[in-house]
Amino acid sequence: MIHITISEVSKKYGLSQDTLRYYEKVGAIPPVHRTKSGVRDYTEEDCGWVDLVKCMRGAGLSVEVMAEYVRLQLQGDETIPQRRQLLVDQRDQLTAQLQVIQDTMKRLNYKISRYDEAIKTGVLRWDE
Amino acid sequence: MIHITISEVSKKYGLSQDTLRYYEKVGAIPPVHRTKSGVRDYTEEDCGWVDLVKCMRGAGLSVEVMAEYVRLQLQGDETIPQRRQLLVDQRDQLTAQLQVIQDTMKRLNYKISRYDEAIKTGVLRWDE
DNA sequence: TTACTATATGGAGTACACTACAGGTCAAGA
DNA sequence: TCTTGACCTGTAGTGTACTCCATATAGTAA
Repeated sequence: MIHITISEVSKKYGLSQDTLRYYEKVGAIPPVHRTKSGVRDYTEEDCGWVDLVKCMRGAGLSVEVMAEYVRLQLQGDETIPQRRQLLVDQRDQLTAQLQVIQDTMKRLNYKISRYDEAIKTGVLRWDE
Repeated sequence: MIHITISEVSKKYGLSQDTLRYYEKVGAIPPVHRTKSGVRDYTEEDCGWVDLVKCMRGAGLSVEVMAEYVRLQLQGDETIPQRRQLLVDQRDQLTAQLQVIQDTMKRLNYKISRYDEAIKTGVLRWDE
Protein backbone atom coordinates (compact mmCIF):
# COMPACT_ATOMS: atom_id res chain seq x y z
CA MET A 1 0.00 0.00 0.00
CA ILE A 2 1.38 3.36 -1.06
CA HIS A 3 1.08 6.35 1.27
CA ILE A 4 1.74 9.97 0.30
CA THR A 5 2.01 13.25 2.16
CA ILE A 6 -0.41 16.16 2.09
CA SER A 7 1.98 18.23 -0.04
CA GLU A 8 2.01 15.49 -2.67
CA VAL A 9 -1.78 15.18 -2.61
CA SER A 10 -1.97 18.96 -2.88
CA LYS A 11 0.19 18.95 -6.01
CA LYS A 12 -1.53 15.92 -7.49
CA TYR A 13 -5.04 17.36 -7.27
CA GLY A 14 -4.38 21.06 -7.36
CA LEU A 15 -6.01 21.69 -4.00
CA SER A 16 -4.22 23.64 -1.26
CA GLN A 17 -3.13 21.86 1.91
CA ASP A 18 -5.51 24.11 3.81
CA THR A 19 -8.36 23.00 1.59
CA LEU A 20 -7.50 19.33 2.05
CA ARG A 21 -7.48 19.76 5.82
CA TYR A 22 -10.69 21.75 5.61
CA TYR A 23 -12.47 19.02 3.64
CA GLU A 24 -11.41 16.48 6.23
CA LYS A 25 -12.43 18.71 9.14
CA VAL A 26 -15.95 19.25 7.81
CA GLY A 27 -16.29 15.61 6.83
CA ALA A 28 -16.40 16.05 3.06
CA ILE A 29 -13.85 13.22 3.01
CA PRO A 30 -13.46 10.55 5.71
CA PRO A 31 -10.63 10.85 8.26
CA VAL A 32 -7.29 10.38 6.53
CA HIS A 33 -4.81 7.74 7.72
CA ARG A 34 -2.02 9.13 9.96
CA THR A 35 1.51 8.17 10.90
CA LYS A 36 2.24 7.38 14.58
CA SER A 37 3.17 11.03 15.06
CA GLY A 38 -0.12 12.30 13.68
CA VAL A 39 0.99 13.32 10.18
CA ARG A 40 -1.51 12.68 7.38
CA ASP A 41 -0.43 9.77 5.20
CA TYR A 42 -2.91 9.48 2.34
CA THR A 43 -3.68 5.97 1.09
CA GLU A 44 -5.01 5.35 -2.42
CA GLU A 45 -8.47 5.20 -0.94
CA ASP A 46 -7.97 8.57 0.74
CA CYS A 47 -6.85 9.93 -2.63
CA GLY A 48 -9.97 8.48 -4.22
CA TRP A 49 -12.08 10.53 -1.85
CA VAL A 50 -10.08 13.66 -2.61
CA ASP A 51 -10.59 13.04 -6.31
CA LEU A 52 -14.31 12.56 -5.77
CA VAL A 53 -14.81 15.68 -3.70
CA LYS A 54 -12.78 17.75 -6.15
CA CYS A 55 -14.95 16.52 -9.00
CA MET A 56 -18.23 17.12 -7.17
CA ARG A 57 -17.21 20.55 -5.88
CA GLY A 58 -16.15 21.51 -9.39
CA ALA A 59 -19.66 20.77 -10.58
CA GLY A 60 -21.12 22.85 -7.77
CA LEU A 61 -22.21 20.28 -5.16
CA SER A 62 -21.91 21.70 -1.64
CA VAL A 63 -19.41 20.42 0.88
CA GLU A 64 -22.38 19.73 3.15
CA VAL A 65 -23.83 17.30 0.61
CA MET A 66 -20.47 15.58 0.32
CA ALA A 67 -20.25 15.39 4.11
CA GLU A 68 -23.69 13.79 4.24
CA TYR A 69 -22.62 11.24 1.64
CA VAL A 70 -19.50 10.43 3.65
CA ARG A 71 -21.57 10.10 6.86
CA LEU A 72 -23.85 7.59 5.16
CA GLN A 73 -20.95 5.69 3.67
CA LEU A 74 -19.29 5.36 7.08
CA GLN A 75 -22.52 3.97 8.53
CA GLY A 76 -22.28 0.91 6.34
CA ASP A 77 -24.36 -1.02 3.83
CA GLU A 78 -27.76 -0.30 5.34
CA THR A 79 -27.45 3.28 4.03
CA ILE A 80 -27.07 2.22 0.40
CA PRO A 81 -30.62 3.30 -0.55
CA GLN A 82 -30.12 6.74 1.02
CA ARG A 83 -26.76 7.16 -0.69
CA ARG A 84 -28.32 6.23 -4.01
CA GLN A 85 -31.10 8.74 -3.44
CA LEU A 86 -28.62 11.47 -2.52
CA LEU A 87 -26.72 10.89 -5.74
CA VAL A 88 -29.92 10.86 -7.79
CA ASP A 89 -31.00 14.16 -6.22
CA GLN A 90 -27.67 15.73 -7.04
CA ARG A 91 -27.77 14.38 -10.58
CA ASP A 92 -31.18 15.95 -11.02
CA GLN A 93 -29.81 19.27 -9.80
CA LEU A 94 -26.99 19.04 -12.30
CA THR A 95 -29.43 18.21 -15.08
CA ALA A 96 -31.32 21.39 -14.26
CA GLN A 97 -28.12 23.40 -14.05
CA LEU A 98 -27.01 22.03 -17.41
CA GLN A 99 -30.23 23.33 -18.94
CA VAL A 100 -29.78 26.76 -17.35
CA ILE A 101 -26.24 27.00 -18.67
CA GLN A 102 -27.27 25.94 -22.16
CA ASP A 103 -30.06 28.50 -22.23
CA THR A 104 -27.67 31.18 -21.02
CA MET A 105 -25.14 30.24 -23.69
CA LYS A 106 -27.82 30.59 -26.35
CA ARG A 107 -28.52 34.06 -25.05
CA LEU A 108 -24.83 34.94 -24.96
CA ASN A 109 -24.38 33.65 -28.49
CA TYR A 110 -27.25 35.74 -29.72
CA LYS A 111 -25.82 38.87 -28.13
CA ILE A 112 -22.34 38.12 -29.43
CA SER A 113 -23.68 37.66 -32.95
CA ARG A 114 -25.40 41.02 -32.69
CA TYR A 115 -22.19 42.66 -31.55
CA ASP A 116 -20.36 41.01 -34.45
CA GLU A 117 -22.89 42.49 -36.79
CA ALA A 118 -22.62 45.89 -35.13
CA ILE A 119 -18.85 45.83 -35.42
CA LYS A 120 -19.04 44.80 -39.08
CA THR A 121 -21.70 47.27 -40.13
CA GLY A 122 -21.14 49.99 -37.59
CA VAL A 123 -24.78 49.86 -36.53
CA LEU A 124 -26.33 48.39 -33.40
CA ARG A 125 -30.06 47.78 -33.75
CA TRP A 126 -32.62 47.32 -30.96
CA ASP A 127 -30.02 47.35 -28.24
CA GLU A 128 -30.72 44.95 -25.36
CA MET B 1 -44.59 53.04 -21.77
CA ILE B 2 -45.58 50.71 -18.94
CA HIS B 3 -44.04 51.17 -15.49
CA ILE B 4 -44.29 48.68 -12.63
CA THR B 5 -43.35 48.65 -8.96
CA ILE B 6 -40.58 46.71 -7.29
CA SER B 7 -43.05 44.28 -5.72
CA GLU B 8 -44.39 43.42 -9.16
CA VAL B 9 -40.92 42.97 -10.57
CA SER B 10 -40.10 40.82 -7.56
CA LYS B 11 -43.07 38.53 -8.24
CA LYS B 12 -42.49 38.49 -11.99
CA TYR B 13 -38.89 37.36 -11.78
CA GLY B 14 -38.82 35.54 -8.45
CA LEU B 15 -36.15 37.80 -6.99
CA SER B 16 -36.61 39.48 -3.60
CA GLN B 17 -37.00 43.24 -3.39
CA ASP B 18 -33.76 43.32 -1.42
CA THR B 19 -31.99 41.45 -4.19
CA LEU B 20 -33.35 43.84 -6.83
CA ARG B 21 -32.16 46.84 -4.82
CA TYR B 22 -28.82 45.09 -4.24
CA TYR B 23 -28.29 44.48 -7.96
CA GLU B 24 -28.96 48.12 -8.65
CA LYS B 25 -26.70 49.30 -5.84
CA VAL B 26 -23.71 47.28 -7.07
CA GLY B 27 -24.39 48.19 -10.68
CA ALA B 28 -25.37 44.76 -11.98
CA ILE B 29 -28.30 46.59 -13.57
CA PRO B 30 -28.34 50.27 -14.55
CA PRO B 31 -30.14 52.80 -12.30
CA VAL B 32 -33.88 52.14 -12.40
CA HIS B 33 -36.33 54.91 -13.38
CA ARG B 34 -37.97 56.59 -10.37
CA THR B 35 -41.19 58.49 -9.66
CA LYS B 36 -40.90 62.13 -8.52
CA SER B 37 -40.92 60.91 -4.92
CA GLY B 38 -38.03 58.51 -5.48
CA VAL B 39 -39.95 55.24 -5.77
CA ARG B 40 -38.58 52.74 -8.30
CA ASP B 41 -40.79 52.52 -11.37
CA TYR B 42 -39.41 49.80 -13.62
CA THR B 43 -39.73 50.36 -17.36
CA GLU B 44 -39.70 47.46 -19.82
CA GLU B 45 -36.04 48.17 -20.40
CA ASP B 46 -35.35 48.01 -16.66
CA CYS B 47 -37.18 44.67 -16.59
CA GLY B 48 -35.05 43.49 -19.50
CA TRP B 49 -31.94 44.11 -17.40
CA VAL B 50 -33.46 42.28 -14.45
CA ASP B 51 -34.24 39.35 -16.72
CA LEU B 52 -30.69 39.39 -18.08
CA VAL B 53 -28.99 39.50 -14.69
CA LYS B 54 -31.26 36.76 -13.37
CA CYS B 55 -30.34 34.56 -16.31
CA MET B 56 -26.61 35.24 -16.05
CA ARG B 57 -26.49 34.82 -12.28
CA GLY B 58 -28.39 31.53 -12.64
CA ALA B 59 -25.64 30.26 -14.90
CA GLY B 60 -23.00 31.35 -12.39
CA LEU B 61 -21.69 34.64 -13.77
CA SER B 62 -20.60 36.97 -10.97
CA VAL B 63 -22.39 40.21 -10.18
CA GLU B 64 -19.05 41.93 -10.71
CA VAL B 65 -18.95 40.73 -14.33
CA MET B 66 -22.50 41.95 -14.85
CA ALA B 67 -21.57 45.29 -13.29
CA GLU B 68 -18.64 45.58 -15.68
CA TYR B 69 -20.93 44.84 -18.62
CA VAL B 70 -23.36 47.51 -17.44
CA ARG B 71 -20.51 50.02 -17.00
CA LEU B 72 -19.38 49.42 -20.58
CA GLN B 73 -22.90 49.64 -21.91
CA LEU B 74 -23.46 52.98 -20.20
CA GLN B 75 -20.28 54.33 -21.79
CA GLY B 76 -21.78 54.04 -25.25
CA ASP B 77 -20.98 52.49 -28.60
CA GLU B 78 -17.22 52.81 -28.42
CA THR B 79 -17.21 49.96 -25.86
CA ILE B 80 -18.88 47.48 -28.19
CA PRO B 81 -15.66 45.52 -28.82
CA GLN B 82 -15.00 45.23 -25.07
CA ARG B 83 -18.55 44.16 -24.40
CA ARG B 84 -18.31 41.52 -27.11
CA GLN B 85 -15.07 40.25 -25.61
CA LEU B 86 -16.57 40.13 -22.13
CA LEU B 87 -19.45 38.01 -23.41
CA VAL B 88 -17.11 35.72 -25.33
CA ASP B 89 -14.99 35.21 -22.20
CA GLN B 90 -18.05 34.32 -20.16
CA ARG B 91 -19.29 31.98 -22.86
CA ASP B 92 -15.95 30.21 -22.80
CA GLN B 93 -16.22 29.84 -19.04
CA LEU B 94 -19.67 28.34 -19.42
CA THR B 95 -18.42 25.95 -22.07
CA ALA B 96 -15.81 24.71 -19.63
CA GLN B 97 -18.34 24.48 -16.81
CA LEU B 98 -20.68 22.52 -19.08
CA GLN B 99 -17.94 19.98 -19.64
CA VAL B 100 -17.22 19.69 -15.91
CA ILE B 101 -20.88 19.11 -15.16
CA GLN B 102 -21.22 16.51 -17.89
CA ASP B 103 -18.17 14.63 -16.61
CA THR B 104 -19.53 14.78 -13.07
CA MET B 105 -22.89 13.47 -14.21
CA LYS B 106 -21.20 10.53 -15.90
CA ARG B 107 -19.50 9.76 -12.64
CA LEU B 108 -22.73 10.09 -10.69
CA ASN B 109 -24.52 7.86 -13.16
CA TYR B 110 -21.86 5.20 -12.81
CA LYS B 111 -22.12 5.27 -9.04
CA ILE B 112 -25.90 5.21 -9.14
CA SER B 113 -25.85 2.20 -11.46
CA ARG B 114 -23.58 0.41 -9.04
CA TYR B 115 -25.92 1.17 -6.17
CA ASP B 116 -28.83 -0.10 -8.25
CA GLU B 117 -26.95 -3.30 -8.79
CA ALA B 118 -26.08 -3.54 -5.10
CA ILE B 119 -29.71 -3.02 -4.12
CA LYS B 120 -30.85 -5.63 -6.64
CA THR B 121 -28.26 -8.29 -5.82
CA GLY B 122 -27.52 -7.36 -2.23
CA VAL B 123 -23.83 -7.11 -3.00
CA LEU B 124 -21.67 -4.00 -3.37
CA ARG B 125 -18.39 -4.69 -5.13
CA TRP B 126 -15.21 -2.58 -4.99
CA ASP B 127 -16.81 0.06 -2.90
CA GLU B 128 -15.09 3.46 -3.22
C1' DT C 1 -56.42 64.20 10.34
C1' DT C 2 -55.09 59.75 11.39
C1' DA C 3 -53.76 55.23 10.26
C1' DC C 4 -51.93 52.00 7.21
C1' DT C 5 -49.17 50.18 3.59
C1' DA C 6 -45.53 50.18 0.34
C1' DT C 7 -41.27 51.72 -0.52
C1' DA C 8 -36.79 54.14 0.51
C1' DT C 9 -31.87 54.18 2.53
C1' DG C 10 -27.83 52.74 5.10
C1' DG C 11 -25.73 49.50 7.58
C1' DA C 12 -25.30 45.21 10.03
C1' DG C 13 -25.73 40.22 9.81
C1' DT C 14 -25.61 35.51 7.51
C1' DA C 15 -24.09 31.46 4.82
C1' DC C 16 -20.68 29.30 2.34
C1' DA C 17 -16.15 27.97 1.13
C1' DC C 18 -12.19 28.69 1.70
C1' DT C 19 -7.54 31.06 3.29
C1' DA C 20 -4.13 32.91 6.40
C1' DC C 21 -1.77 32.79 10.53
C1' DA C 22 0.09 31.88 15.26
C1' DG C 23 2.17 28.69 17.96
C1' DG C 24 3.57 23.88 18.61
C1' DT C 25 5.62 19.08 17.30
C1' DC C 26 8.60 15.92 15.08
C1' DA C 27 12.11 13.64 12.11
C1' DA C 28 16.30 14.17 9.68
C1' DG C 29 20.66 16.34 8.36
C1' DA C 30 25.01 19.27 9.71
C1' DT D 1 22.87 18.68 19.93
C1' DC D 2 21.03 22.11 17.18
C1' DT D 3 18.57 23.69 13.36
C1' DT D 4 15.58 23.40 9.66
C1' DG D 5 11.54 22.21 7.18
C1' DA D 6 7.19 20.04 6.80
C1' DC D 7 3.50 19.16 9.24
C1' DC D 8 0.01 19.75 13.06
C1' DT D 9 -4.23 22.30 15.47
C1' DG D 10 -7.27 25.96 16.43
C1' DT D 11 -8.93 30.24 15.36
C1' DA D 12 -9.51 34.38 12.93
C1' DG D 13 -10.08 36.66 8.50
C1' DT D 14 -11.72 37.12 3.50
C1' DG D 15 -14.78 37.38 -0.61
C1' DT D 16 -19.19 36.74 -2.59
C1' DA D 17 -23.92 37.27 -2.62
C1' DC D 18 -27.29 38.09 -0.58
C1' DT D 19 -30.70 39.02 3.60
C1' DC D 20 -32.41 41.42 7.49
C1' DC D 21 -33.43 45.41 10.11
C1' DA D 22 -34.18 50.17 11.88
C1' DT D 23 -35.76 54.30 10.61
C1' DA D 24 -37.89 57.53 7.42
C1' DT D 25 -41.23 59.08 3.88
C1' DA D 26 -45.00 59.20 0.55
C1' DG D 27 -49.55 58.03 -1.07
C1' DT D 28 -54.16 56.22 -0.02
C1' DA D 29 -58.37 54.85 2.81
C1' DA D 30 -61.42 55.92 6.61
